[in-house]
Amino acid sequence: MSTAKTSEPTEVAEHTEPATYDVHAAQEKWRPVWEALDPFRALDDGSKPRRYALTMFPYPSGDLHMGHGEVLALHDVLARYWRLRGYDVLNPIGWDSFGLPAENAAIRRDEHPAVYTYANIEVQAESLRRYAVSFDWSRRLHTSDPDYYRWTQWLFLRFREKGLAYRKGSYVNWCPNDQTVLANEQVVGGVCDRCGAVVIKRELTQWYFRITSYAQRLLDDMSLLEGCWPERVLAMQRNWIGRSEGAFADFAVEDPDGRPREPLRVFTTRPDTLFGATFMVVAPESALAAELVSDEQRAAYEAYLIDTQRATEIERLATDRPKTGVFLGAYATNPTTGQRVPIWAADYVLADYGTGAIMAVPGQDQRDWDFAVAHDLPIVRTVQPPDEFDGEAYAGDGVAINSTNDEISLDGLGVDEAKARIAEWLETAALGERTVNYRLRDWLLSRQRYWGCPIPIVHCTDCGEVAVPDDQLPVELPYLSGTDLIPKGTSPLAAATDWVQTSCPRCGGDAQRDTDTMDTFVDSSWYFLRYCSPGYDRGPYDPEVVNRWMPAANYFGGAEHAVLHLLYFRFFTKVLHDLGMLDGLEPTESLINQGQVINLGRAMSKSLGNGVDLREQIDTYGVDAVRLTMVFAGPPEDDVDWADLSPSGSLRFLQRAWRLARDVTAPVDADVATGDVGLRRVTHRTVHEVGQLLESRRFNVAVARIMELVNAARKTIDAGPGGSDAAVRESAEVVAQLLSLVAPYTAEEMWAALGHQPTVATTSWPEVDEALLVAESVTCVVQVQGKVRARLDVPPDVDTATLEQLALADEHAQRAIDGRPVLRVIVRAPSLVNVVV
RNA sequence: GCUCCUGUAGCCCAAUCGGCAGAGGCAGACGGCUUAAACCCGUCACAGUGUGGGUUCGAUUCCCACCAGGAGCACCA
Repeated sequence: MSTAKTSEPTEVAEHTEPATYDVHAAQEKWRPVWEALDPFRALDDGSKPRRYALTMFPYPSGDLHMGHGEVLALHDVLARYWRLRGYDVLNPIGWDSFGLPAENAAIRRDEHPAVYTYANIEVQAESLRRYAVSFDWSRRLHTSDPDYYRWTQWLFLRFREKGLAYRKGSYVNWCPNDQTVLANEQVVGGVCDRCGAVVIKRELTQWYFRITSYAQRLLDDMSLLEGCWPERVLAMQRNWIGRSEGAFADFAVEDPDGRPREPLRVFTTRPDTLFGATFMVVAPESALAAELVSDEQRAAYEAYLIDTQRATEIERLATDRPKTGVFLGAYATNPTTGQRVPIWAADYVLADYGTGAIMAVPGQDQRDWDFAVAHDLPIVRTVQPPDEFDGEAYAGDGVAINSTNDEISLDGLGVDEAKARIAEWLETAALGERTVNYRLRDWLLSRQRYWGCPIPIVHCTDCGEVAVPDDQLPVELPYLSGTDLIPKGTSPLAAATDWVQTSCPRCGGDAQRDTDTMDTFVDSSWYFLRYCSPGYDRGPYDPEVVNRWMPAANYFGGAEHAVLHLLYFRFFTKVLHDLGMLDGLEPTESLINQGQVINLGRAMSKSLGNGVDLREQIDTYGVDAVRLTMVFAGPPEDDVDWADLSPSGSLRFLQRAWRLARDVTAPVDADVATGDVGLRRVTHRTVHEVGQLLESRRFNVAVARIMELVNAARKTIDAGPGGSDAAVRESAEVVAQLLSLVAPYTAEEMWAALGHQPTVATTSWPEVDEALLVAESVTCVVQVQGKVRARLDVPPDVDTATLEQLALADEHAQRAIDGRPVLRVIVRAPSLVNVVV
């Protein structure tokens, strides 16, 4: 055995083996091996601690792109790392396969949306397998499968039973291009998030989820995510939910003909300025406006309403546009001053925030100031601005003025005190109350499109809205294709008359099915739960199994979902918790938003012609080199510019690593203790550090450490013993294992070259010999006045006093001290001494 | 306009508790291998950390102001 250790193999190797391996052949070679071994299936048998690695599932539009390449590479490093660390890893994959692009493609190509959808899914699935993401394919799901959307419908019905899904008429966002309504979250800067068309408002009856009743909990439970989710996402959600504390105040109102009617309730965050409310404004499209308007003003109001509705969201959003409005001919009474104040309608007041009406306090609110100036309304300051203040409305802190009546005086109080005092007064006088308002609106979930989950409701002439009984789910989509799907402003489902006409589940009479489908964000709000027990048929998931895996240990995905999917799936999680179907309160422990892949400084786009194709990159450099490039590019949350990167450099490194394994001649059972200690130290330190780096998700630095190890091993080979040193074998094995997280094909090639059976992916994390982590000696820097003057080689455990003596005795240090008295010596053993003179 | 993040070598990025500014890579120069080139191997150079101040024995790191770039929000009463 000992004779086999010596030189004979190296010479043979040089002449017969190529200096590189064929990356593409390796891809062909290992895929079937892995598929046969099936090493990535989650066991869920309790033999190991469980860990759930979740990544946002793809939408099947065409093949995977560079963005997928990045997030999947990063995500897979974590999943594979946990597996080596001995966890039972759940790493599932599926498709978010309902949605508009498939429907639009179906119209273009005159076919059924499923054709496009499932063809793309197959293309992507093939690419994912080639990309060697360690998914458990046995759990694959598609949200457009009846087996899946049956349970989306089932969940909708449970929400409805709890009063969390309901229908109401309201002014809603309408995309004229996609011919469907949109949720608030899907309107960005006044345009459709998906197609960029300018959104308009229409009054329609639609389905909503009552997410607003979870506003406070969505806010409060962020404390559980603090430090584990990116601060940016939490900030955006906090901002979106938009909690504001204030009070309702009731203003007595008389009809145009002088009769008293129900008071006008407003929400304000500044109840302390109530004395300064000199007029009121209601949203023009609110029912309130139509009720209050006098006969003389009706024509003017109606003209204004039409103008408002014609205005697009973009125009309404422009901050500097003049404040328009119309007097309604009605008056309210300021409860503090008893003054009669006019009521106006103006489009700077929103119908769906607060009560749709405000008290206007021009002295302290710039918008009201602008309006007052434009329409010649009185302005009264109720907070004293500072002397140097030269603005118009004053919104800052200061003492109250002009705020006294027979019952109460706020004068002289600061804003906070005044707020508390007036709120008390409002409450005792039954004129209002303290309250909290949220910017968050209910989630509009119905869509007038075909390729989505049908809403399982039947409308009966006698019974009204009736839920489809659970045992009749799923309500499957009728077969429609091509021109049937052309948007007509109503749901395409309405045209499927045979499907629409049904009998009422309650009374058996004639009834019509609801013809809207659900927003696809509903589908994606619970898919991560379905993964846990994919075949389960007694509910959307098996709660017992789900509670074993949830919450997901990490969630990878793009930041563009910060207030969409990431808010919705938190909402679902909380509702399911309240339904007793889920233990946890939050869906994932940690979240990483990967950056975008850009090229030449800009987002890739067809019009700029700077697109990079993932498949082409893989064809050129191989899967491993592309994955490595993505992981090594920088911190995961940073944008990566493909033009700054070098997939060819990555490939070069992988070949170098592979050559290391090829050059190993020490036998599998060589006694590693006999190996080069210097290299062994590097090897063990690398394992230790890479472990720490991966725990803190610093993937790029971890790769750099692996590169260092390869360099160190190469140096050892070149320096003396060649590949026969047992330490070289040890380092090559460690490289193969660490590299298996990033470059699975290369790692497998190395593992085989080292004489091992596949697969390296299921080995266990190399054990670190603590003794080898301690350096033989360390360099101690000796500073004088903070400047480095000398370096000393000292034992790592040197004590403070000894080190101080050594440092002061050093001739370079003495020269720098130059005879001056030593005032202070700071010693940080073993690495630094600073002498202060 | 408001909020948040980021500024380190020609470029991408390290420096974990305030302690030697450089781990890794790209691009580059030189040398070796080669008939030659590519590949491969080796060696080398390049910044004092956006700017100005402060705290400290010591600041890339902490604090303040400013500049630049990026992201988010923007009539929410």
